[in-house]
Amino acid sequence: MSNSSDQEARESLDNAKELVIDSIAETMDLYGVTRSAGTLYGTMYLEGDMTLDEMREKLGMSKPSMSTGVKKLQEFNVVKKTFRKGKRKQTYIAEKDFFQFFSNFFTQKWEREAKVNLHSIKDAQSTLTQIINEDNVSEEVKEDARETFQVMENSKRYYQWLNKLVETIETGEIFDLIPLDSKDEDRQ
Amino acid sequence: MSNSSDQEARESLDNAKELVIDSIAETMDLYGVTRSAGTLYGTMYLEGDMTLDEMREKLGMSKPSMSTGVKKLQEFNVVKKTFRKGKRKQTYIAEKDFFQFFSNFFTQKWEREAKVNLHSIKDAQSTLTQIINEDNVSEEVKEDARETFQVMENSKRYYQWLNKLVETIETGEIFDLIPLDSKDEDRQ
DNA sequence: TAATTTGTTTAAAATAATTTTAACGTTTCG
DNA sequence: CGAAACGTTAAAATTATTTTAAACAAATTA
Repeated sequence: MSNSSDQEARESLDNAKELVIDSIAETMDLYGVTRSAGTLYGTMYLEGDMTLDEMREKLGMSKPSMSTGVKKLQEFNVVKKTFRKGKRKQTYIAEKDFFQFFSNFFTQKWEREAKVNLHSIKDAQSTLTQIINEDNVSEEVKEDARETFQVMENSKRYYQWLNKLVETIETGEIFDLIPLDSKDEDRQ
Repeated sequence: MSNSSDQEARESLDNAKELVIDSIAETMDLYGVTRSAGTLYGTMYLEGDMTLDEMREKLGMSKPSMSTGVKKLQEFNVVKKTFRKGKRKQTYIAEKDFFQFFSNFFTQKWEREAKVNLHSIKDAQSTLTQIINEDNVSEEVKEDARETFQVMENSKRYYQWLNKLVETIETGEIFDLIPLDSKDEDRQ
């Protein structure tokens, strides 16, 4: 069956999908994911697993563009390669569980944040300690060094907490602490 | 006092600060904050409240650049205007509590994510329902509409949970659930 | 009130990023 | 094999963003 009313319905359906895809792209943009990568994810989310050529056709973009887009999404841990039996082409599948998306996406970034900053704090504090213990350094500079040391020292607590948050999410414990809703459903 | 050793010490001190400022900028970049805005925040974080001219001098950039940078950071709720008594110039102060930073920054984004997506889902589902109830629409299209409706319906739970998470953070309850102080969290 | 300072807006320039075309190396399959 | 298909890389082209200089408006002060 494929009359004019069916045609219209298909268009409406596509519009409905695009509405949500755009929203997903817009909100992913908030976290530094480019609009096109967000659109790509949204499309895969609603259309299921796709090949690069299917993406290209759907988004009207070049294949290398799809390739790099998919790669970026893989780096964020929200897209994976899959196999579609009988097909030669590689297919890619989007993480369809937003809780898993949240977990994969944010824990990766938070872990990196903690690691990078704790590392630089370590190095910086080492330098500051030297200054503080040095002779022939004005009290003014020493005081600045002491204050700076303390500010950095205080910030460590945050990064430690961040690591703890990450663990809570990775283990799924977060969903015990902040339940999904009345209907409990085991997650992860 | 200001001999050569003191000069060196000041340079070391600035280097130590810049090391951490760069890390802060790099990690803020993960969340879509531009490098220069991140550097600006990091500088204010370690140097205390500053005027636009002080920022300009410190970062070696133009004043309009500082103005827009500060404005962006204000939008993220991590910088505020302050007054420095006796001074005519406006000063700006960075949120120095990273927990508060985390709270201000992410809750704003998560709230927006939930709002924007729930809204588009509502509109999309309305369209999908029409298609499903329409006569003269092929079963194939209807089935797609039904499946899409269900995928969207399922995703609502996530956004509801996100709103719940936001509330837990805004009320500070999150720090009861995931306490700050725990011995060694040295994951690095 | 006139001159100065401050902060913002605007338009242009500079810079950065995304995207595409073209080319390359692999793999698949007849 | 050899041809075709696939995915990636490299470069060039295009777009978008960031930055600045210049102009402006508001506030201050002398």
